[in-house]
Amino acid sequence: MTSPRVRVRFAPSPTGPLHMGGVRTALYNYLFAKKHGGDFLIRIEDTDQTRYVPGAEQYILDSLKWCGIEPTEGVGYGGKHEPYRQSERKPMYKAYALELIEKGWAYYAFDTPEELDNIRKQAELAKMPNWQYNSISRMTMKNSLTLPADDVAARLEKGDPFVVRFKMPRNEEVRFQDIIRGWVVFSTNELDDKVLYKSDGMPTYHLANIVDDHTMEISHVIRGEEWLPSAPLHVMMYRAFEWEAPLFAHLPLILKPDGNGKLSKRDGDRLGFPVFPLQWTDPETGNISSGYRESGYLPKAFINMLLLLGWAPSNNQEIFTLDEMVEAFTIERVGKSGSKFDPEKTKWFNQQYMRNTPRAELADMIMPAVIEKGYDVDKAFVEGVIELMLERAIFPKDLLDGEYLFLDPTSYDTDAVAKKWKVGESAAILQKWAAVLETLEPFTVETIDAAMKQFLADNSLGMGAVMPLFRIALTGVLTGPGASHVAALVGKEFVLPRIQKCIETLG
RNA sequence: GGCCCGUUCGUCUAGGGGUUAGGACAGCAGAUUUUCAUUCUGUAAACAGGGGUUCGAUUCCCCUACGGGCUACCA
Repeated sequence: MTSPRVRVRFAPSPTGPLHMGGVRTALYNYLFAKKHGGDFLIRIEDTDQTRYVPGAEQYILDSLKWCGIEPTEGVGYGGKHEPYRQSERKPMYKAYALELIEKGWAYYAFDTPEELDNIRKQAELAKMPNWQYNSISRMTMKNSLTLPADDVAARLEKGDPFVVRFKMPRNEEVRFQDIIRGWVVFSTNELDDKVLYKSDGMPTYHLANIVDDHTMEISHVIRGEEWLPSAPLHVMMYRAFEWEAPLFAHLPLILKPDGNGKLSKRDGDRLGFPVFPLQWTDPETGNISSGYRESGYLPKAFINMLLLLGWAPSNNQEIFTLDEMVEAFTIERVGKSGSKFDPEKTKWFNQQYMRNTPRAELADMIMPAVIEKGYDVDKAFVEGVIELMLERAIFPKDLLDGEYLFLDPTSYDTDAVAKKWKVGESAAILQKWAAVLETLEPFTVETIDAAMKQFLADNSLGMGAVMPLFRIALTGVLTGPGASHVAALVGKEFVLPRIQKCIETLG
């Protein structure tokens, strides 16, 4: 038996922005496809017209692009199975629903949503909280199994609304081997007669999904754990169609950092971190949800963090290039239990990637902000700023924290002054130090440090007696990069005036 | 409620019938540093509980507890 070409798909619903759990699912699919030299397709499952959200599809495509995990086929990419949007595939599904009816695996049902609602409510009152349209109850409902054939024909002829339901057999065991979980077993008696084809002429997820996966030659279905309960239905449907089923892998969920439950849109705003890759503006309410991109996360850091949320290599490697991910990834090593998301570790990843990003690239990232702030500097200078600020930056914006690298300080931190500045005495020391700097050539970190050393020796002073003063004069604060580094970057022509101004101001 | 899935440091996890149960983030403590940050070193921290199987179980089996998912003409 030859193994078929690996073809996997990411099949989101355009009901809103894609959240990070979805991105992880896409990532795992992508890695699996790449690893096996296969195809990674994107299919849009927009069969529920009532939940359609404008812009969501584009958002999903943009997100994958930003993350660098682009499909090779599908919506926006084309391919031999076009169209890849289920709403555009609408005409083809009915025939499949009918095929199942002919084969005795499905039937027409004429019960209205209101009737079903009523039955469920009554069942609840009768302390049967879980009424199902199933192999037993279907015999008391209005469908082609209970109604006379001519009645059914008449209803169809008249154009009465109907749905097609799967005829789940009784007393059978459905089992399938999940790549992550091993054998999973269900009894068909627990399964209900799911609607496959809706009265609006659209298939439900279940029908469209199976038909599309089959016709698109999908070899592996890698999806979230929330689909595990419907997997047996899908397995039964493949059996009904007499199609070979793909292999399944159900991924564990991403859980909220605090408490329990799966990570939801609300958690982000509540806990102060993004749950979406890109910022999203709700077209209905205008509400804005923050995105990793806008928050200053690098896509590679984001992806790397996601990779390790539910998967781990056998060694202790944590930082992966995309190629390394492809090389190392195996579905078998995906964990079985849900993972709580840790925003702190995500920051750590970002910090690591910031440091590994070329200075010039970082400069390009922050240049717009530099210009916006009105700093009159060139890119070489900005790279110098980055050199000094990188080790204390988690996000690109942190690189611009030291305003004193661009502008003369306009005030002096009162705590710093109170602690280090002695009126009269300090000014005298600084004045002498300024005189040394004035003749210093060249004006570099090395020469400044050497001059400082000499200055301290000549005047029998300790480092702590001069450096803090120099720092206050240069920056106005006591924190930040080394004073000599700041001085060398800013340049002598600005350093000297800063010292004079400080002396005048503080006395 | 029913069905299904799960359970190793606070968190992400490695491991696997006999280990000092390893790493990372976060924490704490030191060292280096003019400061902040970095870096380095050290430290604390886990096999949910109970039964089996076994010479031996954290690892295999069962039960319980706990957590999660699903339970729509939504995906």
